[in-house]
Amino acid sequence: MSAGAPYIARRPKRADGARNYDAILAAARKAFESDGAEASLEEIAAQAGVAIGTLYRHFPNRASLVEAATRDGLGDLVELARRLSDAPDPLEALIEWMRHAVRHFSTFRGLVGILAQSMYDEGTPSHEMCNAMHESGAALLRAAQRAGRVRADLTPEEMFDLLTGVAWVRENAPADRDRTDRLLRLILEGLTTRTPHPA
Amino acid sequence: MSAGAPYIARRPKRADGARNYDAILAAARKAFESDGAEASLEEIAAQAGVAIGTLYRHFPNRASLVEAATRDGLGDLVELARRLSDAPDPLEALIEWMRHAVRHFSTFRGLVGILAQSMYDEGTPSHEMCNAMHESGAALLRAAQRAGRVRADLTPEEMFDLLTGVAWVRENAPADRDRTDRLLRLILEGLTTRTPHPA
DNA sequence: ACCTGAACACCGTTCAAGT
DNA sequence: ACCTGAACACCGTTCAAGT
Repeated sequence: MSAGAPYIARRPKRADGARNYDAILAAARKAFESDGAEASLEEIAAQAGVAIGTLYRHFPNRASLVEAATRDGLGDLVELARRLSDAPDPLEALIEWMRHAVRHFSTFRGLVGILAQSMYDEGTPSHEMCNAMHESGAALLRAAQRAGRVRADLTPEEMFDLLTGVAWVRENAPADRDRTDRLLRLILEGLTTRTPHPA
Repeated sequence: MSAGAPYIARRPKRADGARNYDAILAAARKAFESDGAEASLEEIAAQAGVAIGTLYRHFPNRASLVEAATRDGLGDLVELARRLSDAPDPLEALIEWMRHAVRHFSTFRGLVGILAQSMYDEGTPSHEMCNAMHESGAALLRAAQRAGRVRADLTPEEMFDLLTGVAWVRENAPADRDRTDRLLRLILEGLTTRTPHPA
């Protein structure tokens, strides 16, 4: 289905190349934040002070640029899950992670759609990182379920459907993003068990 | 903020105009369904057998075309709410309506984003219809709450946030849309009260 | 290896000319 | 009143020429 391995951008070794690479990434993050994932590539190049061809040399397609711009955030989620894995309260740990996940997924308009696709499509640059993130979240879910704090029949896929849904609402409600917390809480109250009981 | 009243397309009286209007709408619905709300307008015009100028004459902007293509579906939701308003079980009525709402919101990719904006922004062609739809759904929610079947602190806005979130997931999961039903059920179990009690 | 920017392609949008 | 399609603008993408 997908034509070969997806292109993953790599920071060049040569000084001028590395400098441009960084400048493009910084400009891209800014542009994505204000204009969404469909931000003008020409504007990004101009903002970074390079010609459009240089942008394409480092990032041959939009997906590779988005991937590079959000790679660290995804990695942070994996790292956060690792730190939370030995927390005393597995439900609190899961909720804490979910909050961070929703926040990262809605870093800018259009990101959550890209991530949702990446989670299941191998032909996408961020597929590997998404898999790792998915697995790290699933582990926290399983721990909370083992402790009898979350309904046992909730699958990781369903959890991510809920998380991406909330993230999308957040993406599209920049006015008062606080209500997203309330939304997550509403959903969680339905997912958690009333009285703790082992599986 | 918004520049005057938003343009609402109206079906022309003259025979050739009316015929083209209908042809464009039919082509647009098809194109939206397969390519999403960003479908090529030139392709739609070609498919309808008219020149691009004719499309623009009837629908001066994309928003007016989307509005016209989805107007009936929104109206159906209002009508459905009216019919369900005297159902014996107000919770079942609400759930039935929610299912239809999610399905309409995810008629094609990109629609739910447009609707979410229209719900709160007056400068949008479908604002009026969205308001009516919003109010009709809110009435069903209030009835279920009066009967003590839904938690009393859930606002209509929160309900629509949840509905649009689920609709977005459905939009982006064309592979197995059935899981959306499960998603809605998961959320509902959290929103409904365990034992009925009057407000 | 990397950079530049002109050239090409595509598509949205407008408008003068026509019926 | 309505239709046509050429013309313009904008932007994504490629590539030959340069360092």
